[in-house]
Amino acid sequence: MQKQQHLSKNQKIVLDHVEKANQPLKAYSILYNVQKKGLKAPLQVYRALDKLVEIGKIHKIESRNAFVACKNSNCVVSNATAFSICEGCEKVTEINNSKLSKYLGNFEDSSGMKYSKYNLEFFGLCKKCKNK
Amino acid sequence: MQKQQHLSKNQKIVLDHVEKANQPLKAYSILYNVQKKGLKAPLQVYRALDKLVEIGKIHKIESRNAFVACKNSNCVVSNATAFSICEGCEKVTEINNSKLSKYLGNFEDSSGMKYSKYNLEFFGLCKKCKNK
DNA sequence: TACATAACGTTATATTATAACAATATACGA
DNA sequence: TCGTATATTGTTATAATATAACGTTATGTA
Ligand SMILES: [Zn+2]
Ligand SMILES: [Zn+2]
Ligand SMILES: [Zn+2]
Ligand SMILES: [Zn+2]
Repeated sequence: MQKQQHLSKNQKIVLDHVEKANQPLKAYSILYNVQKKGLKAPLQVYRALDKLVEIGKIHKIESRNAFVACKNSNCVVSNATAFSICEGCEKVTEINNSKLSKYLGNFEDSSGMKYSKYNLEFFGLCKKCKNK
Repeated sequence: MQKQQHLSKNQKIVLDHVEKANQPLKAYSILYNVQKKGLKAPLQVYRALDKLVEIGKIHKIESRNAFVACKNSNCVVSNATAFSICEGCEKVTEINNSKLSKYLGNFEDSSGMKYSKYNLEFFGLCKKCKNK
């Protein structure tokens, strides 16, 4: 079987909601907000999220336990993610920088281990928060 | 007041245990193992971990919710961490690569945001696991 | 149709982390 | 050495995040 072409009902509902948010959402906040659409239990949300993360439509912000829709239309590389996180207002932006992804994609350390995936999270203060 | 010079009792107990482990430990596994030393509640462990992370003696592996002792004797840069994680055996190694840290430490993206901290996690298969 | 795989629904439970409050200990300048 | 601010401790309860286990239903493909 090929890689999945279309999303299931629950997957669509969750992706829709996360895409509209424009910011990372917590799993239980998603759950609360899609209950009117019929998803009643945490597992229904987590299963949809798992699949959406797997196919790269959604990324998990590990340091925040939160989920955000991929903004890189060309993000075939769901296995190579980088984010900028403001510690003031918690604004999160996906970084789309080809130099960075090339550098990290080719990175090898002394162990000789070749990596198939990475996740990078930068922290700081956004412009707005810096000027407070 | 200066940056703290010496650790408190609970902090020492937790750091000791984590340093002996040579691998990331979960908070509740730490708790279980230091109960004989008098730490009875999760908060006692979490508080010690918080402080140890803050001063760079311990790092948190975000994708695993686990804690590992810093191996870079010179890790003044607890705000600049990079790890290699084997998805087969879960072996985690702290990466100490000056080129990488220089590259990431100076990284700026289009937003003009200057970062004060980053965490990078690489995933793959270690030599052992690749040959299975 | 038949079979394999993916998705679903549901209940219960495991795991990770923090709130809130009161008491002690420690550092350090006056 | 006293006063005071800060850090640390102890404790109970609870919040937040995530998965196990089970049986059913839908979907793709030969
Ligand atoms: Zn993306
Ligand atoms: Zn901000
Ligand atoms: Zn370190
Ligand atoms: Zn391995």
